[in-house]
Amino acid sequence: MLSRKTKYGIKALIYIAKQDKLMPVLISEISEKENISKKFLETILLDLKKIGLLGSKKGKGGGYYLLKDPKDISVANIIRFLDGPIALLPCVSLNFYEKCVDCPDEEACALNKLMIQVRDNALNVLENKSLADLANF
Amino acid sequence: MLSRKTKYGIKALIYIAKQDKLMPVLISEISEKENISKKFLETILLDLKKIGLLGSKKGKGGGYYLLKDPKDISVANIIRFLDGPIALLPCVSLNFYEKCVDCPDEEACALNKLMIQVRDNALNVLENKSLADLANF
DNA sequence: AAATACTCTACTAAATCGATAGACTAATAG
DNA sequence: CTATTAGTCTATCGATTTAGTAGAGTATTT
Repeated sequence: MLSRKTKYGIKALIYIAKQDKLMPVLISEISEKENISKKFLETILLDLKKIGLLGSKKGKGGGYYLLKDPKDISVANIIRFLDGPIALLPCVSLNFYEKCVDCPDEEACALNKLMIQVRDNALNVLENKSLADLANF
Repeated sequence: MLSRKTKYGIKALIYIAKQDKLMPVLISEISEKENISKKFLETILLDLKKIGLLGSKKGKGGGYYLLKDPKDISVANIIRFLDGPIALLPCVSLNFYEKCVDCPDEEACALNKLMIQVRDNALNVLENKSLADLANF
């Protein structure tokens, strides 16, 4: 399952992407409209800023805004940034690969093969869905 | 990601399914061959027994054995029993459905639609893969 | 009665999750 | 230059989950 942090992060990004004005969006506005604790959302948006997806402006007229074209932000990448691996096993993760401690030979592991399939099916959906797709829904 | 408990559980089941003799399999044997802490494995096999997948016998010649035909045990169900939901969001889980606290209208939720797709792709693989498939690999 | 092997109770250290509190800093309006 | 607005930083928190471990108990077989 995705953490709430990740779910909230994606929803916030969608909310910001939906704005057609060029004005930055307030944390408090997203918090109210999307029913997300404001304090919690602050930390999430800060993370998204560190990652380079969002920029921010302080003071009146401030808020958060996208730094990239929504078409160029895949859901897969948002999940990876906020939640970590999409794969179900570390030995099968493309971006967070780790050898399984108990498994001497990945080639001979039935579970490895199966989980590669699951991963590829998930990525097929998540890599090809952009923030723009979700915002125009 | 799957918990180690789940990964170990599946591996243990595969190990038992591979045995063609009718003899029960020792915890200690599985533990050694699959590099799983014996004590930890004990609790996992006990869970699998509670669920009705395994039976056990005490004393000499004892051990664990399958109660069902490996063909009738899907990986999806093992994961559900040991790990919980396969879906990435509670509002999209078939077996562990819960309404998302923040989401007033699932029909209007872009994330909901997307995660249904991810779930269905995962299930497509996991429901159709049985213990027998994995053991004969 | 001894040996074997699963079972049960209980406990643990460490990490993660989902926040919350409060002081601080930057930007703008007037 | 000061008040207001709004993001930032530090830090702490309780609850839950994870991945075990210890050790006594019970059933079965020889």
